[in-house]
Amino acid sequence: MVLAEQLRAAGVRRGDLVGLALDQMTGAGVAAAGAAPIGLGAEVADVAAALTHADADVGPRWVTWSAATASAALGLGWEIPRSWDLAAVHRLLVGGWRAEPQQIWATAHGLPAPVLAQRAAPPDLFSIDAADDDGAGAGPVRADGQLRSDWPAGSWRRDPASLAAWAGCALEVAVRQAEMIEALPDRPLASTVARSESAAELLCAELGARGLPVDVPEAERLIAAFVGPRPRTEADADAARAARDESVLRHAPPGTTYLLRNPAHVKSLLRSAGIEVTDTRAWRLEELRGSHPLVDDLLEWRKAERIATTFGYAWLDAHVGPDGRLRGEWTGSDGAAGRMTATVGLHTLPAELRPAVVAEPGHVFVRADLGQIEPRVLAAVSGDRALAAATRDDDLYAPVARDLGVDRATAKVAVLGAMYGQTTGHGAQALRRLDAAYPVAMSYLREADVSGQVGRDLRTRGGRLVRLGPIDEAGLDEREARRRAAARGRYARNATVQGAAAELFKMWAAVVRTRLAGTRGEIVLCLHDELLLHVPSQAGAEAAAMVVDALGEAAARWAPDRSVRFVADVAVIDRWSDAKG
DNA sequence: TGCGGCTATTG
DNA sequence: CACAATAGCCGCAG
Repeated sequence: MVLAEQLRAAGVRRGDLVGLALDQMTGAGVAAAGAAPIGLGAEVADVAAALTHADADVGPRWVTWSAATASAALGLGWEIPRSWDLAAVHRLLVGGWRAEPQQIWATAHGLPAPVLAQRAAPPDLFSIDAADDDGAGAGPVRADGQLRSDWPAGSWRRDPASLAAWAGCALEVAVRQAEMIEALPDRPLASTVARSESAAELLCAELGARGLPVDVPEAERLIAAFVGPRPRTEADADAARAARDESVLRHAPPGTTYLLRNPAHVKSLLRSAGIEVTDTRAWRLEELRGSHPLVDDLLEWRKAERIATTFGYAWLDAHVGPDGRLRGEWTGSDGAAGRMTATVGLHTLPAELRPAVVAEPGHVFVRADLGQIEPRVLAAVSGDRALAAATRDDDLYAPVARDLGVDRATAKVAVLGAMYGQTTGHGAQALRRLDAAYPVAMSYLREADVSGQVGRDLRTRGGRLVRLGPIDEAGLDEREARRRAAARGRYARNATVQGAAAELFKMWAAVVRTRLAGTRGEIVLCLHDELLLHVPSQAGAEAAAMVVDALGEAAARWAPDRSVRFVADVAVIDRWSDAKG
């Protein structure tokens, strides 16, 4: 194959960075250091085959602009094995969420942040930024060194030569990013994290494409138990809704009208039954359960209404394909601490509906979740030897309870309270004992808290920038300014732990993903501290052992001093709900 | 039509 | 009801 030979001729070795730009319709562009950019178009009969072969033969680390490149590759029938994702690394370096090529380029080149046009639609020939029209030629880079704002979206620039130029830009940025990552003071893990964050982007593209297996008839049965059978007509749906409402409204005084979807009305309705509440949240009403049938019926109505509006038949129809796969969009790192997010309720599926997530015939799920990940991560990032010692126990809270001289439940609340920034209530007493038992961990959290309060940016252990400034408290009274400072403090305190946990989780997921490559097993869900794998039945036990081993590998990479132990619960199951939650 | 408030679900 | 997220409905401002 031509491409593989060209890469070899350019001296590309396994793991070297090679720029990649893809367009499903028109071809691909590839750029390697020391070689002229290579455009793969009409002359290459099968672009996917050429890339697949080049990958197997040479095995570079493909530089992608974003997860969209991975999606395009999947569209061509090729799963990128490893990448350097410019958007993911950019987010690591400078925090936040937006990572357009123009911003990525400017950051990597030390240029001022470009003013990004707010575009509702992709650019066309008539919406070119005036600054782009500078006579610097047709390439991607403007005379002022910035990237042109209309690259590469315009369809007139998806020819192989333009894609090759685009791949060349990607390679150049990746080299600069790698230097910046390497130069981060006191963050030796950042290069490793950059690669696992890149892998997470690949995984996001794959999760979006493959979806989560759902037993649709079972899902319909579960939904029906809450809101009745699938309505056949609009009138049917209205009648079912009215019937649901009536189950609550029958408790209202005759001649009154209350709208159940308006909290103020619900409060009035409760008052009409002699019940005074400051708000109508379920946890508050739960305390009043049994005191009046209205409360019980209202709580049941809320549950059904939630299913009807968010996880009902419309949801099923919109997001579950004819192949029984539930598909949403995945993001590799959110704006705050860098956790993965997913749309269409993949992360908030109510426990009652989880029995509908069923492995396909001949397959099983391997469900694995990290145990007590946040306190273990706190022990690692802070370097607290006493807390690290507690991680040797399968149940970290047992030794912590002994260290604090309290019961397990109190110990757990205290530790979580410290990580979330709770300063009042039941945990306050135990918090003082935490200070005495784990001074290093507690001062780590306190320092993060102070950073948040004064608006000083932080980096997680893996190097992700958590942006905390600038603070705008114009027009705030002192009370409100203090309240916001405290909120920033709690946010910062938590971000250092949650963000580090997200890094470890993604590293684990990346190792698992690599080990599954070439097998018929696949990751189908990531849920902050939990992985769900879908594998052929006969491979279940092997995959279960593999995820445990993969955790060992990820932990050794992320926390190389080995002082902290990480544990995972693993089960081979047919339904997501089969394992304990 | 966009946005903040309220509510629900999850880790 | 601490920390984070997505998502839906309501009322209100523009």
